Amino acid sequence: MTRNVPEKPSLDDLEAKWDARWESDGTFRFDRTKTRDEIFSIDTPPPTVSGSLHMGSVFGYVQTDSHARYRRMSGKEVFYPMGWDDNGLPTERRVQNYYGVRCDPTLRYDPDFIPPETPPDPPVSVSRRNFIALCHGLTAEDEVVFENLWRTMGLSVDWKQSYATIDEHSQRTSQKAFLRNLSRDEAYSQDAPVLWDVDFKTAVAQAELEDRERPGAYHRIAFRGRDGSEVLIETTRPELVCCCVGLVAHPDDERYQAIFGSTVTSPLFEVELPVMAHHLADPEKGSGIAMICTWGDTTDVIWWRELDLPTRAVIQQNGRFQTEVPEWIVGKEGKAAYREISGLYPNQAQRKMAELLAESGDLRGEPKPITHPVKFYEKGDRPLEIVSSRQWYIRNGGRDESLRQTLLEQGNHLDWVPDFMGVRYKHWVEGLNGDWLISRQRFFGVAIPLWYPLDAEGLPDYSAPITPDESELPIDPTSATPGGYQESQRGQAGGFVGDPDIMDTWATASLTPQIAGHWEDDPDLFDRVFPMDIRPQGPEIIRTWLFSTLLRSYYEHDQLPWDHATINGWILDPDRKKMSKSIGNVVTPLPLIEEYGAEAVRYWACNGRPGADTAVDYGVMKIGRRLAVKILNASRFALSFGDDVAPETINQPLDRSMLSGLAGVVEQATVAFEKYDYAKALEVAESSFWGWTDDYLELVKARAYGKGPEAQSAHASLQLALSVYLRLFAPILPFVTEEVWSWWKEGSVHRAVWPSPFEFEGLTGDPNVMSRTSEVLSAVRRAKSDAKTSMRTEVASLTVSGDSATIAAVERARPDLLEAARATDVAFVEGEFGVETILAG
RNA sequence: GGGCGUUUAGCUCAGCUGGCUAGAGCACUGCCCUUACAAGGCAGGGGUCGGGGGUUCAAGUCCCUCAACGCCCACCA
Repeated sequence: MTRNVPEKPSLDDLEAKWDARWESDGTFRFDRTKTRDEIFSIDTPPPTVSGSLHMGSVFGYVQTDSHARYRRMSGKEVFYPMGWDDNGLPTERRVQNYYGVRCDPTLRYDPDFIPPETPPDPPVSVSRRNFIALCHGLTAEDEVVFENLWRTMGLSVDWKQSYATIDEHSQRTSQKAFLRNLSRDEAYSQDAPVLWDVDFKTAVAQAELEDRERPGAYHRIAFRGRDGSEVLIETTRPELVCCCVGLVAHPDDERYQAIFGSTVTSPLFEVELPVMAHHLADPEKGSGIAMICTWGDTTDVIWWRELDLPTRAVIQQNGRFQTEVPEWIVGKEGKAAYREISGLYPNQAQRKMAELLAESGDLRGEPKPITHPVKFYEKGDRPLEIVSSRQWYIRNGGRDESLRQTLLEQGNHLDWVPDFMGVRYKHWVEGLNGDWLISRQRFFGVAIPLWYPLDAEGLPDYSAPITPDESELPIDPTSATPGGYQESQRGQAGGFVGDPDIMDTWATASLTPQIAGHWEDDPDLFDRVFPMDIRPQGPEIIRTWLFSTLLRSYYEHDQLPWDHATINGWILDPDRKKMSKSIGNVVTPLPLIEEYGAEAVRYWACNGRPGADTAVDYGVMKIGRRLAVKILNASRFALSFGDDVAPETINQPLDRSMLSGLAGVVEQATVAFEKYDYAKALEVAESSFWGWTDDYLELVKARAYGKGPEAQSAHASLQLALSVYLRLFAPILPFVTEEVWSWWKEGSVHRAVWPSPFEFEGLTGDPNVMSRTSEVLSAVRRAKSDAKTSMRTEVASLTVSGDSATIAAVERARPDLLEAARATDVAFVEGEFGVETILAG
């Protein structure tokens, strides 16, 4: 092939050039004729497209791409799809803010609806169908932005394999898997207290909770015993006195032995309440005796359940206290007190109750301010309330010890990279305290594919849901009619009703291997890619995505969905602080790509050790850019000596010595990549490469410019080494290596074979020749540097001391050394290693 | 309260199964326009390896303990 080496090589615009070429050449197209053992499949994390782009998005994906590129070069056919997680609340929220709309399911579809130019305040209410249409439209735009970013970053994804968690295929897969869970009794519905976000008006799952420290205050409140004695409790939620169902203290607590089994009455409301014992009551907290309300926190739920207490729920799904006075409050004053708080939000009700209790004398002393952790939905802004509602669950071991053990074992069989990440999984599974709540009272998501028959009174029978046939999926039960019914029977007594809820986004995302692999839609493909080789992902979603995927795979296939889980580290801002929108320290990738180039950003991402928290570091990006420039320049030099020369001509000791070292580097880089350690692979290649340019290129330069067999040996060595270095760097720096490769090779470097020590067979020699000669050259440079003179200064006398092996090694590179050092001769002396340089002039 | 991770030069980090005077890059200093590269190259200064204790011929590397930081989890009255 004719050489096409540019005079002034540059990194500019390589991203766009090669992205377009790879696309048109189908370089990363998956060849599905390969068999499972020839395939390396990746369960790519589908990014949440409604989120903004930030460096965390880039970091893990680039690391994964390095694995994909390495495996492809080492002979595997790589199944590397890309998904978009567009389903769910983040998208709804983004659409609400972007267009200034709210979904009101009671409204009718307006086919002519056009969203306002600028988001109005207050927002416009739109029908469910209009709202969903807006969600689809905006996510489609967001997906284009993401795809462009990934292409610029050089992800070697097969873009023909993309999916979105809201697309029809994903919906079908998700509904099918759910129906299978239902048929095997792995899913069930239940009317029970759930953690509830009052703004989003939906239930949320344990995995989506987070604690936030909030100010509160202990209110000391008096309950009265039958004999007129007082029982003082302390609570941070005095507004819940009205829904108190009992008091509880520890069974061993001396102070309360006398009143266990008796009753007290609540202040203001005058409700008679039992005093009970339970081991979860902590004698150290407050007065040691607590009021149980339905429901103030999750402990209340446990007490309520285990002590078999009545349900007196007052907080509604809209977050407000119910307006009518509850029937358990019978006294006139009690009713009057309740009317003071009816319809209020808890924080308002709390202030009111504190006033009322103070007036009545039942609040003792001033409330004591404290800071305490409060449960929030991770995407929510107000504390969660606990309300009773019917929800769907998938059994996850949270209430079944043997299933929990099985899932823990599954986790043990997974290869975690790095391995300490497995501990996080273990802790999560061990800490599960309930099944996985998958239903959400939202709109943009995969529908729960069920209807319920209505009895003669028009009440749904939840115990006998009507299921669709799998061939009908996906369905929307709020518009589709179940078999055996007429649409006119919807909502009528003796008819049916569709489940209005959707599934949590994780209920679909937990099926990414099945979605990407086209489980059952294309069983031939699925068998070729499943179980997948790796699941790359962030540490924060081990409890959600990783766990739920493992669970669904266990249920559906009775095996792990992947062999390895590669967990990337956390991304920190340049000051090593966690990046978050609220702090305003989010670093976005586009300006950095603009300034340093995608390759430099990739270099940064692959510099972080697997699993290590990594700060955005512009210095590292600069180094990456410099490395890429160096590759261009060194390549230009190495390829500036005429045609390709066969490796058999390599006969010079220095050349063979250099290749020995390189063979070792190849070995190390390969081992590192096999262990998913892209950072180590990069490091060994990089340090070797700088040595190659600094020393080998300098030593060989004069000879290479000459003629004859010695020159030929140099040319062949330069070419072979360059070819190896380009391939070693290709997984990390795909653009610059491809660019150089294109100057003198056919095809893509990314489809070239990964270098192996085998390539150096018969071409290696004593590694000391290179290393020792480099040391001598270094010493000569030092002498010139100390003398503050140019490196071109002639050396009048050069004496190398060393043991016989060292002398022999340097001797063998004598002509190259003399040229590089600008010396006319070198003398050797047996003894301690040392170099004496006397400069001319 | 429990767990995991981190703590090595001013900064960002390597240092694998313990072994010669602890490494890299950035920053800093000096020199050099040498025909691959001056948005470069060459060379140099700089560290009691978080504190304390222990094992060992030998510890940044193993054990114990303490501390700081980060993250995860926990029933938060």
